[in-house]
Amino acid sequence: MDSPETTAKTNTAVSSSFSAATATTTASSTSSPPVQESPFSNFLSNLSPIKPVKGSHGLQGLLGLNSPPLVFTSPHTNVPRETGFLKRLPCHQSPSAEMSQNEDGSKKFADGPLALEKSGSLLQGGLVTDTWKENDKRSSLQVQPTSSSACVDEYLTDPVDVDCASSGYGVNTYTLQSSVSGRTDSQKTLSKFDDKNDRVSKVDVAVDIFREAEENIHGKATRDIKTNEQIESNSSLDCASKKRQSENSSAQNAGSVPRGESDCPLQLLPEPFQTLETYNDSLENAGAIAHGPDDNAMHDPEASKQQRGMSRRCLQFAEAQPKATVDSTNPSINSNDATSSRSSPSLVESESLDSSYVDLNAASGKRQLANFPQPMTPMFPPRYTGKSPLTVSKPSGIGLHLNSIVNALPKGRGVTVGVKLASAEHEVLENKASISVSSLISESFDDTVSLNWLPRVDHNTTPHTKRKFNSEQIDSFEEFCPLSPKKKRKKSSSTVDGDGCKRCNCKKTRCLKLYCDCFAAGIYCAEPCACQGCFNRPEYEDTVLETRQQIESRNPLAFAPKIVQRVAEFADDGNHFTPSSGRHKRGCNCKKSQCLKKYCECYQANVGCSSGCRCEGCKNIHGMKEEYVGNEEIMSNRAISEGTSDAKLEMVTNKRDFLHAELYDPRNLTPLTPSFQCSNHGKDASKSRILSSRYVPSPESDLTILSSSAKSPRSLKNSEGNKMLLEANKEILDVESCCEGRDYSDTDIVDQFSSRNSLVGLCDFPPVPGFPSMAVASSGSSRATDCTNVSRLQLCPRSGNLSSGGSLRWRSSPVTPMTQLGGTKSLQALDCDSRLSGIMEDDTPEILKDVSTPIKSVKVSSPSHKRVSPPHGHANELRSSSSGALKSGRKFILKAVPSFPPLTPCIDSKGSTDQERSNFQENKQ
DNA sequence: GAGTTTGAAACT
DNA sequence: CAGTTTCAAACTC
Repeated sequence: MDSPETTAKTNTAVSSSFSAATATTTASSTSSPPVQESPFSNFLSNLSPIKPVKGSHGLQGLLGLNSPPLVFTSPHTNVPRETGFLKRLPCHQSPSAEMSQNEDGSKKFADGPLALEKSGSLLQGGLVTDTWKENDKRSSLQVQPTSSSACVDEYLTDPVDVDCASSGYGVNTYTLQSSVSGRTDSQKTLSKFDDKNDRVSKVDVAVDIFREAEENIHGKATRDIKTNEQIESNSSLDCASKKRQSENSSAQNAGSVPRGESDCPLQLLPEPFQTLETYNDSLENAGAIAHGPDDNAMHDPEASKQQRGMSRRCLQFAEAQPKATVDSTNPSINSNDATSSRSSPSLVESESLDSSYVDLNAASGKRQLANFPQPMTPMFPPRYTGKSPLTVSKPSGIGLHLNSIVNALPKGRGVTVGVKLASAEHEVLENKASISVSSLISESFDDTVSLNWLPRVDHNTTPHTKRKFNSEQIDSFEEFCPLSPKKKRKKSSSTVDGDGCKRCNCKKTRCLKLYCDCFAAGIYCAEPCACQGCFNRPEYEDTVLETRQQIESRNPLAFAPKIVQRVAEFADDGNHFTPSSGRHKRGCNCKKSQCLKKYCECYQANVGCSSGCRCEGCKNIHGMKEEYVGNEEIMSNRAISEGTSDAKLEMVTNKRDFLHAELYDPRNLTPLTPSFQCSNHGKDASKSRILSSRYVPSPESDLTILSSSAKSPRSLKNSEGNKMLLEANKEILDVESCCEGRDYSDTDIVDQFSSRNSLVGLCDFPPVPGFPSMAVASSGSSRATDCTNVSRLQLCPRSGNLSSGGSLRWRSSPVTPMTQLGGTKSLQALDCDSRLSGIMEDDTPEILKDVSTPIKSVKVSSPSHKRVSPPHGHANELRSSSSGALKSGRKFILKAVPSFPPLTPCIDSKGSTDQERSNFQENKQ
């Protein structure tokens, strides 16, 4: 559609502007523009997420970063893919902003609007939405300044009313509508909240907004150059701008920027950049806040603390973004660290709203930044650069690597946690949160990676560190590595730190294998880690990237989220089968634990076992394999009986779910938003490739990246879930009807996103994850209660909170579309279709675009069946499919997509020395 | 905190 | 692809 073109333009413009901005802000390398392209292309070509994007990454990273910020809002991941993501980035930002808002609503709002504006231009509604949400939040905040969460809830609720469950996800829930409305006018957004019913009108508004945004963006690109100065002015504008924003997305962007001075560059940058900026801003925002006008009030110590909690991943994200924005930033950023632009005042920042970002910054700054000049940068592979917009969402984290999840899990941490249902539920929530976080993280990583992962160190590190290193070397490493001292395994190594960051306890793998949760999640090890001889640090980016590449070469999906969310299917008759919303991509292989312990990845992720599991004696409380199988069979039967071509195909063949098919998980009731499908690399990727328009029959393909979804739904089930689900269902139904009427079926949107995501994922774009994750998060968690909790959680200090919150936000932002789609009407509202579709198309890598391409077969499901939906009509297909999908299909969402190693540098000083590296490399060799 | 168990990851 | 080994988390005491 238009978006594509616009996006492309914006990208270029952004890149240029961005570079200019970066240059202005910091002397940082100018690479950004070039970087974008090359990285992106490279990324596409290479798929390997890890690959160093460097220059381009910067751009992508920026995008990604942007998204990451969003992520922060939710955590990692995701996201961001190139232009598309860039556009989205704003959204992410917004999410982050939201996060911050939670902490400090006022401040965040500022960001949000800006982001919205930016995002609005290109990016997709998703991001935009987020940003808008922020704006909305402001309004909400205005209404209820005290509780940011409340605001969030409102958003969440608005879109879906229900979705919030995921709370964190709620962010995701931001529906385009909201976002759009937000943009157009905060008032509108408010009205949205007020009148959920008015979605249609909202949608229209949203559409208009998007258009405006696009226009603005274009205009902005030219304008952006002025950035810094403008930014400041913009910042002032932001507050006022909300209304203006719609008019001048650029201006708005600037506004967002203002908060974070860093934004300035963003302003310069086209939307994509903006989004990136937003993240950066978030980080910067703290600083910006300091600088910044609105946010000043924000600094709440608590918030800052909370932010810190988010830190690791958040930081990473933040870092990533900043870098991205800054771009070449690394240098500048490094020198300046977070603030390359303004963020500098990390501390303050953290305190401030955007605490999430801030926290990240601050935290990162404290943790990572302090240690690392660039600590901020997450590890994003160049890939992301390409399509950060979508991918933006964070890297992977997207997915749920269990690791990421685990990380996120830090129980409680998850902001979401708040929800607390039963303990089990609680866990689930946590998981969700974690997932969301992870997703966010992944997104952020993606972004960050692209940005950060510039090969600072030229370490030779052979990518392969083969398994066996000389013990001696290792020892040396350990010695070198401060970490080595190790904190002993903190119980659950994975357990999140107080911050919520998960920490690993690797002793022999140098944190360069998937054994390492941090590495697997695409984040750098941080202080809390008790690892020895850790190479998973920013200092060793090269090594990390290489290693990642190697691993990915072996298994493209190695860093893809492990958990995919399955959307429940709604039969026309209204029956819901969904067993569990989420499924483990590979499935577990438990023999003794009966899938009742965390040894089981499915259980750990709070998802039920599926046909893909080879577990024995499965008793997974989240869903036993047998049940799942039975359900699928039933579903397939139904589909057949129903005769819907789509349903039949899908059901029959693999029982695969079309993305659209289900928004909700019947079981959970949780409205599973049709998350974007994320294709995972490699195997999964193939499946995932389904892309937006298509749905891959294969279960895996179905995976949408739902960060939180899986768990949340279930959790919801238990207590509030039912009610929520019911409501959600109703809403969904309504939505569907609405969508149908409009053409914007949720599914369509979803598909689009999914396509992007999938593409991203396929491509290994870190960004991809972001999408999914976001979407998922929003959708899954949609429950209001959760949302509230989440919001609060987000507020909570510490990575955990941040992550969760961030993740949620991220999810929401990225996911937004998803959630909206799934749960909320907002999705419907998204007119975006055209735009989104256009954007999607544009943004989405060719692969993604190849909707028709069946993508990869999923393990479980027969790969063969892919729905051959007409390539284009994604929207149409989606719609149709969506309707159909709703009926029959199941969808899986990749919760976390960390496909990329978003490595967020955990900034612990731990780094191993160069010698260690060399040793390590040697060992590998 | 040490030791055991578990299952994923890595390797053959 | 299957089998084995390695690894780190999860768990138990």
